[in-house]
Amino acid sequence: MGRTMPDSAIRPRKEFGKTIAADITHRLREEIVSCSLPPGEPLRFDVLRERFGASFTTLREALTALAAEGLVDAQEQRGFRVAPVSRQDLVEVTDARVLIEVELIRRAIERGDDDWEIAVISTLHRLKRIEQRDPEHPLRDPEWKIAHRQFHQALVSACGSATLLGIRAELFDRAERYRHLSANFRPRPRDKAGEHQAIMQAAISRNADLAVQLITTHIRTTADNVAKYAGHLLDAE
Amino acid sequence: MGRTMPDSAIRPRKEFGKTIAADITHRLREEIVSCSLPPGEPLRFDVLRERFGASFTTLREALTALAAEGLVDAQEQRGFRVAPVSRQDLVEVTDARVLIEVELIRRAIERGDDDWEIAVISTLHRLKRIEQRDPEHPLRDPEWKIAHRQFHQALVSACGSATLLGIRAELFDRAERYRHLSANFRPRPRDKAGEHQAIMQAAISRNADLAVQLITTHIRTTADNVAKYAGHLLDAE
DNA sequence: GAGACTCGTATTTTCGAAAATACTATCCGT
DNA sequence: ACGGATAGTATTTTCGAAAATACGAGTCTC
Repeated sequence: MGRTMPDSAIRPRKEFGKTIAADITHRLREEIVSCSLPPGEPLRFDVLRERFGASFTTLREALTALAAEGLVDAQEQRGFRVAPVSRQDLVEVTDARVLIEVELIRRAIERGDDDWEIAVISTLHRLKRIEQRDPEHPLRDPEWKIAHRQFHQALVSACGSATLLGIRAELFDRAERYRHLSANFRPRPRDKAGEHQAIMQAAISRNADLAVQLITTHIRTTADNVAKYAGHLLDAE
Repeated sequence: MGRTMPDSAIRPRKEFGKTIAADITHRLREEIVSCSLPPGEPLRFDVLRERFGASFTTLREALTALAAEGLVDAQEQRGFRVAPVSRQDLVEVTDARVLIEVELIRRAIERGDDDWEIAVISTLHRLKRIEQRDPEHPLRDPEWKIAHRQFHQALVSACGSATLLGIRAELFDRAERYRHLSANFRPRPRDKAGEHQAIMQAAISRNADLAVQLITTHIRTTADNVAKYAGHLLDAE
């Protein structure tokens, strides 16, 4: 059931949040992060209105929220557009991520309890399961994306700072957008499964220095690959 | 002139931004940071509508932006309120600030050029001038607030990362709100002038380790004083 | 009397029309 | 032909009414 719904009448308008604005924010974020709405794309209200079925002001609220997250660029009196990409921005996001993530993994390793260990292990397990299904193009699989995000989220979730977790989440989204940007041009994914496994083991065995080193390499290598395979998209403008 | 304007007709509606929404965002931010709107205060649209002279949707846009900055708490379907304060939040903001600010001061010292040095020296100079006027209650003087903000901004401005500067700015606002919270209960200000002077000298002489240590102490001491003198306001809820 | 329900009120949330602003093509003078 | 003003169009921004939702007082049942 649910498969044959007449939709427009029954299908709930709000899937991800209680308010339509929150829902639109969520859906827009996904489309921007996945580059379904490409960087620099103008976000005209007529078009959005049709695509998302919401009114001017509701869309405006969603765009304002995403502008604060750095995914949308608000040009006063001249509308919104998807935040452009650049080498400089990629470097900034990468550096900031390393700074924050290193701090968080240290704290999580220091403070994590049994539940944390279980979350790390189980999210990694699910990630590996999904990877076995389609080892070639993990980024195209929405389930892999979610599982990947949840594994990294679980790793740092025990850090004890909602503030830093919020900052981390924003940077993660911005970085994921760059990964999607280069996904189509990358010849074959490297051995991410092995890297994740190693990070998990370092974390669970409370080897903070090793975990920090692995995470740093993980982030920087990914960014290097983006620069390598999507470089032509970063200089465009 | 400007003193005798009939205002409602001539006075520009948009002071700080080109759009009314951006203007309201700015004004609301100031009122929240200065605790003119106290922590936890419900933000009802009727009241805001009267106070700021804007419509529902414009206010909503401003509140959404401030929610993303952590100054406003959005409770879906139940409106907005000024973000509450707590010991936990104070600790989180302080720790995050130290982490970011330390990184930025290192980078700025490494990369800062002549213009940077001039900006640091001149913003400190102005700050000291203003302090001489009213050495007792600097936080009550809006000009001191601005000058203080600009000095700290100048210190890190040469870091080279707009992303990290944006994060820093948000944390600075959240910290400043706590300072205002305790300002009324603090017996007398400590020797901030001397601290700022020392930080400036360490920065200009490119002594990164010393600057980092001074900044860290500066931030943590301030936070400790907030906890000491406004503690009764942090446990309330 | 305590808990659950209903209805009326207060408040938030959403909408599309109307105003304000930016963009584009055309016209005019040099 | 070229630069600059101008009118017309496209787009964003703002508004207040209308719909949706939450809150609270009073009522009913057990």
